[in-house]
Amino acid sequence: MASRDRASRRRRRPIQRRAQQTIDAILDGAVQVLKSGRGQTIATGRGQTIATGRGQTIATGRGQSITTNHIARAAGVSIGSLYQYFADKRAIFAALHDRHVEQASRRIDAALVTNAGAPLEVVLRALMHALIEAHAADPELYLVLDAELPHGGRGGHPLHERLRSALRPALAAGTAQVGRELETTAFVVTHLLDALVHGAILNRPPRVSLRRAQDQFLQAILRYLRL
Amino acid sequence: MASRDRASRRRRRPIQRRAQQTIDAILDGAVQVLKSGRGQTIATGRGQTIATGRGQTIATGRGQSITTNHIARAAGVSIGSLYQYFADKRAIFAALHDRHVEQASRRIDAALVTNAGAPLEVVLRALMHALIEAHAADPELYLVLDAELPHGGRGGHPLHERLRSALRPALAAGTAQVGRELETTAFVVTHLLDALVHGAILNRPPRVSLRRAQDQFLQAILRYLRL
Amino acid sequence: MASRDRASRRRRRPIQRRAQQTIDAILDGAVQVLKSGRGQTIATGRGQTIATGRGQTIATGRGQSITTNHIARAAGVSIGSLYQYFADKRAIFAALHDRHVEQASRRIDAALVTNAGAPLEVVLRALMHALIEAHAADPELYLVLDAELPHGGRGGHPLHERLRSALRPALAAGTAQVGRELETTAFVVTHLLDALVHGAILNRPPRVSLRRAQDQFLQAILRYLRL
Amino acid sequence: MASRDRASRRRRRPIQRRAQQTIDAILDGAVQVLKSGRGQTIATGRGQTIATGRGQTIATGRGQSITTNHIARAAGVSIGSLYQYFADKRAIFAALHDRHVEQASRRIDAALVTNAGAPLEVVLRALMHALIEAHAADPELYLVLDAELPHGGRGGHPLHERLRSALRPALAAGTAQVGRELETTAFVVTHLLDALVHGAILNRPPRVSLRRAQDQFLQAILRYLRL
DNA sequence: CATGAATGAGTGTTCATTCAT
DNA sequence: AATGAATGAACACTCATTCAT
Repeated sequence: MASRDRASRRRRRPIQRRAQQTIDAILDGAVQVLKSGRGQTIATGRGQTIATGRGQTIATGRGQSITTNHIARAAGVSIGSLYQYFADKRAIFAALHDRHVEQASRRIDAALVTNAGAPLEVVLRALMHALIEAHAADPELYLVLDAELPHGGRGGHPLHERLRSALRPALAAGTAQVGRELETTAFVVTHLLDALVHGAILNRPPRVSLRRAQDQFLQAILRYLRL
Repeated sequence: MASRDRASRRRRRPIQRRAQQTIDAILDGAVQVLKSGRGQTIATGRGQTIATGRGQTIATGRGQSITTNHIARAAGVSIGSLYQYFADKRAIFAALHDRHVEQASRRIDAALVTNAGAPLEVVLRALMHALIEAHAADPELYLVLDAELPHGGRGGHPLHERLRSALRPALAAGTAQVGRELETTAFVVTHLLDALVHGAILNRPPRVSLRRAQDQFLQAILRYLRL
Repeated sequence: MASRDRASRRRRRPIQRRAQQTIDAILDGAVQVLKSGRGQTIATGRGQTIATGRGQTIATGRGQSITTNHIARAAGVSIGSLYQYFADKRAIFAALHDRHVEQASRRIDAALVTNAGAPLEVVLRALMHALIEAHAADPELYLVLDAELPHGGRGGHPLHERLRSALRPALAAGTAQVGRELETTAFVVTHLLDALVHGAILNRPPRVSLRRAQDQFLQAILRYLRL
Repeated sequence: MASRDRASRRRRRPIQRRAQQTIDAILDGAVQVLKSGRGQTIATGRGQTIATGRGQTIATGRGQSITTNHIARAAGVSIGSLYQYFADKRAIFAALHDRHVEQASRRIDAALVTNAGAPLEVVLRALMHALIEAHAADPELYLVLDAELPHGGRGGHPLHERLRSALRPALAAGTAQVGRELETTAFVVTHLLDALVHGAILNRPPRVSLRRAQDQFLQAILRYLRL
């Protein structure tokens, strides 16, 4: 599993139900803070409030800065407890990212299982839907998260890896491709799906409906595959 | 010009050649530091040292942290001079980003001019080439840069905007589309091109050659356009 | 002369008329800046603007911070020229203070000369008037200036010294006091006059007219002297 | 209470005895630093070192500069703890000033209570004594403090306000004045008392004893009031 | 003489992390 | 196990001052 090495960063394995609740609370708190204070990482280097020298604070961004203390407070947990479950700040975001990847993976799996044996077009439509559902809830969050955690090099983004292995058998069945050719096609389709997520969900211009964008990207994939 | 308002962030207008040299040195210094200290922004929040809370510091470090002082040092310029030309840290990255957008725009313009009147397929191939050339020099840098500067909302990424307006006339001529339909197509093709940049340049698996990836993405676009 | 040692701080003796003009311009510039940015010395330690990290600056106080560069600009002089005439920042304020003391001294002298031989009450009234005129032009400025330049210990504030020596002969003639007793009286009257300046000019409550305050302080002095 | 709104500047309310100890330590540290590093605020703007512009530093120094870090060190507290209790540098001095005003107010109150019903002369002598005691401990400190915190405008210095309201009933009883006349008298006497503090305590010439200065200022007030 | 770009030590403040309670 | 006060290295940014032009 992709998250195996991430999980080892947690200090204790969640044996107790209570512990898991605390962990979830912290992750949810992190989401809250992340959503309230975006895109300021470079701005001040460490948060985005500025003391005026007169006792007030000026918010430069749209919310509180992403500090471990803020996360703990948002989670309703003491900072000490936070560090009991996460080795450092990075581990929180890694866990958050893992959670997202796992959720998306579950949707992908479900789409594959439900449509086992169906024509490739149907499978692709289902995968597309799974991806959109996985990101629709909080599109910007995953963008921020991706920016924070660099998954450089080997295999790229974990979800891409997951998508490629989901596509391989479906494409093999639908296009009769094998080997390197199959690999290339899986790679291209994966990135076309990624373009969908970034394009249709995150940067869709106001004049284009989500439904239409979705249709167009599916068309692009199907035509690319000559289906 | 898109960068006009960015330029106003600079503190003094580069009247002298020397000043422009200093500015360039700072931007190059920023690139250096950016490349040597990636992806740790969230990690510790402020560089790569970890306070133990007891007075010692642990270096985690694969590189120097992205500090204005580090940038200045890398640029061979005093921190004071840096702030003479850039209002704050963010302005440096904004300028860097502008520089990239301008370079890419110039390549796009050149591609359009050179291939004015040519068939759509040729134009698209040229645009693709322009984009690849614009990013090939330092692919990761632009990824980091994009992560740092949030171009939320209106129009999205400046390069996307540039691409869309480059595509509109070419697509209109090649596909006889107009209005909303044309807009949608320009949007989709822009994101397919973006998928190319992210896919072919940044995340290409070792088994797929750049040339082949490029061909496949061009195929995807052409087939999407039914050419 | 009291200002002899201050003057030595200036780098060049104003031989030329032009030089004196520059010096005056700088001092006037300092007054401008001083008046536009009061009382923030402790606030931020060095000025009162705060960069927001977003390219703008927030003024925390009522104006620009008191920097040598701002003074030079306000004076219409280059920073280099400023340092040609003043050894350091402190020297500017010292000179400004001297200028004030000299102006006030001239008024005191004039009052004494004009009223030579007049009854003590008349002389006191004239001195009072001199002091008020000397401070009325820009009361707050002198307050700031006094706060900046510490005239600790020996003789206290130069103007107090000047007042005491102005008062000694007048009091000797009017009260027949001598020696230590005379000294004490001069000291007390000086401080009553000072109370006038601080009280009547700087902190006068809205319900008390300047004229009335002035009368009352004169009454206090006269009655103290049993006149 | 006058200090109520100041207190809100503190970041956390001192629930525990330990916290109050920390706060007191910081205030005492501030006093130490303030006393060791006087009158350089304008001098160099930020401490007592002088940059040569070529990388060396010249120590001018009679003491340490008034830095939050220096204050923390003098207090035996980490800089982080300092900022846990004070929102910013200014808040420290505001608290220090409040502490002084409160102490002086308590002495004034005590003097009034103890001498309730006593003749005006006695009350005035007691007030005078209270003021002297309040400032005698560390006269210069309060001078510096006043210079740092500008209490411009409305009501002027808090202690003056306190004195005026203490004087009003006493003067009303002793002089049968009312309304505007009473107000003026309270104002003048307040400033005569202030002259005492500045004159007798802070700038007393060596040839005049404190006792004698005190007597003289009391005489001045009594004679002004025709008592 | 004048200019103003360059310098860099120093400043206020933040925030990840620890550990005594 | 939970708490949260304490820690201090590090950061963005300022500004007095110099000196090459």
